[in-house]
Amino acid sequence: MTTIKDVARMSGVSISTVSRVINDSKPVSPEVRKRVLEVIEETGYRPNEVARSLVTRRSYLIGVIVNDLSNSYIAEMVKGIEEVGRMYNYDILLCGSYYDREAQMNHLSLLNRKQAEGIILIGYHFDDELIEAVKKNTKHSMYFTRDIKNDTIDHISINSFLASAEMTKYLIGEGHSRIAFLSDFGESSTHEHDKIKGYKEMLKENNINFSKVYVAEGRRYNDGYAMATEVIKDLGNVTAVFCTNDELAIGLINHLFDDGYKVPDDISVVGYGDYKESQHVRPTLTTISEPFYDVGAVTVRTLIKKIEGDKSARTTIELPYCFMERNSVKNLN
Amino acid sequence: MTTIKDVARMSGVSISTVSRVINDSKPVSPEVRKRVLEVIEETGYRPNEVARSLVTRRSYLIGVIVNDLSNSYIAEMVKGIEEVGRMYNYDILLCGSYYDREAQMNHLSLLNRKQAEGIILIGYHFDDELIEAVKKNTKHSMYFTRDIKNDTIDHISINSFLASAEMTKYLIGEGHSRIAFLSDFGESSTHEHDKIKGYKEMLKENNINFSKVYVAEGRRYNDGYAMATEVIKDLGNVTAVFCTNDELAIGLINHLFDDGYKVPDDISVVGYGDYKESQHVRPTLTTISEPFYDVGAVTVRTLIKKIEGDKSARTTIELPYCFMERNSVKNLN
DNA sequence: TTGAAAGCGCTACCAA
DNA sequence: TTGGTAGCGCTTTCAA
Repeated sequence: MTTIKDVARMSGVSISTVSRVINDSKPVSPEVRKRVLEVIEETGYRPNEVARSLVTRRSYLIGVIVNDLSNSYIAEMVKGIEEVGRMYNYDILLCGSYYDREAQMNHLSLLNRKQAEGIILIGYHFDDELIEAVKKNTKHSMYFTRDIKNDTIDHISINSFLASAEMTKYLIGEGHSRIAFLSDFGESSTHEHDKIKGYKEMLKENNINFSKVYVAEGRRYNDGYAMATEVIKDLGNVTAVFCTNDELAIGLINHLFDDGYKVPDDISVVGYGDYKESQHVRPTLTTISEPFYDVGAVTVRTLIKKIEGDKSARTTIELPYCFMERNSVKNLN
Repeated sequence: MTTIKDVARMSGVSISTVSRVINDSKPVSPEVRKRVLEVIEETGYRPNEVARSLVTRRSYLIGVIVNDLSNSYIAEMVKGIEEVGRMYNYDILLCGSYYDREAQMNHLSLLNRKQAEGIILIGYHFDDELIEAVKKNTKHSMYFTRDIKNDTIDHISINSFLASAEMTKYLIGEGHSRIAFLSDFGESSTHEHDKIKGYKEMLKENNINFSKVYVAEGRRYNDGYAMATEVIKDLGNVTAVFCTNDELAIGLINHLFDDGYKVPDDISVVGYGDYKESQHVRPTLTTISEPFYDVGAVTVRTLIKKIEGDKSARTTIELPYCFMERNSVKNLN
């Protein structure tokens, strides 16, 4: 590996001068600059960023701790983070923790030792202990979550209360008055709590007494599939099911289909999240789209502002959702 | 930030000794060790990995250059890379290049300057120029591709010729003799070429004269959806369509469904890739599963072996595929 | 405009 | 078992 020393020697100048031409930090005479540049070209010299980091105390490294990269919405966020981070010359060190607290702690420690300048946490829920550790060890951090019981850390989120209310309102507008909500784990998280609240309040606002919350075993396709047996029992009594996420909705629709029921003729189903699949199911799924790429982009942008000392950077941000009308709802009017 | 110097001063020993207890590199008397450890605990001292890297000349950094992180199979590979890499104490620096050659070159240069110890390229196709640059600038690299016209770089792949032949054989076994192949861009890539070859050779082997290759505009859902008009014209003449990827297959199936045709009753459809959606379509899609998590895991494992000087590490690896029989094929026997 | 030299935080060698 | 010290590759004063 060629070093700055080699370049200096070969071009007959001091390493200070070489440093100056590399960084354009101080005036260098044209002839000297030219000579140095030639040597750099010849040797293929590239400055060692590790050494540079050591002296400048800057790593341009942003750590991303993520629970599960195989969720497509998380991958989309990471994409936003990576792309925008790179625009500002920051690199992304990816850490997958798979819901393991110990792993999260290890990653945090590692990122600190690697001199990461900021940390982004992505996930529905992280442990308070972790959040405390992040606040304590890291200068700058951002947190994407739906479970905001902890307002002491800067975060970005989407207003799921409003989104849920809007979806419910749409269903009512289509003439539905017997609407059920299919939840993943009940009201165990703030996020889910907000959605159910949005659903119930909109019902109340429209003087609808009927409400019903199904609670599935989990949040995956299979859980939705399994819940269909419950839904089928209520057929006729319930005319629409609002699922807390698209995967659940697709599982439900498929089971309904497999048992010979038709969506939306026999029952309407809507989802939340606008997963890619939602356009591919039959019927296509009416849902709420959340701008995950943008969430990632805004998150990293904000973090970088903080890193670079912008005091005006907003620290809690709410991004808008988008209502996607497709074909899984029957108009009862 | 506490440094090794501070710890040394506060515990009344030399920095050499502190270094020894941190790294367990040389014997230290129990009392001294205890004292140092206490100071470390108190101060929350964490060794600066940047400084460490500079002197040890090791970064434990693996760069991953990936075209598009939003492909779920790529995300799955990255997951495998990350998880296994971490087991061996390596970190992953993620670089998304979105098919932009200049970006790829920049990433490569950056990774070199950051002293990355190895590089993994993931994508269907990378430019020869890039591959040359990787070989020239980087000590160790691995390349995941289907388009292996360049055998001079270590790579990992999956034998799509065999996979395609097996799928064709299965169709024949189910009594189909008028089987079409739905390709994405025709034989433009080695990968696609291999698949079509597998399809045709298996046909020939079974003395079937009929063969037909549809070429779609691209490889996405919409392209498959659009191709359905062609397929519908051939209904009756063609009894099964082998799609080069699941997304195409799902698009095709959906259009067929939208036009009132039934799969597999009116026509059988199979895919390739085992995308997550393939279990959610109706009918569920018979396809070929490729072990992307494993691909990532094996890739990074091999790279690390090379980094750590294991001469016996195999440099070109072929991973097995897996045939997934589901419900999109009608038995004609 | 240039060079010499200090020092970033650490490891590893040599002596004691 | 310990401490002193050179040096990793670079940036950045300070003087010239």
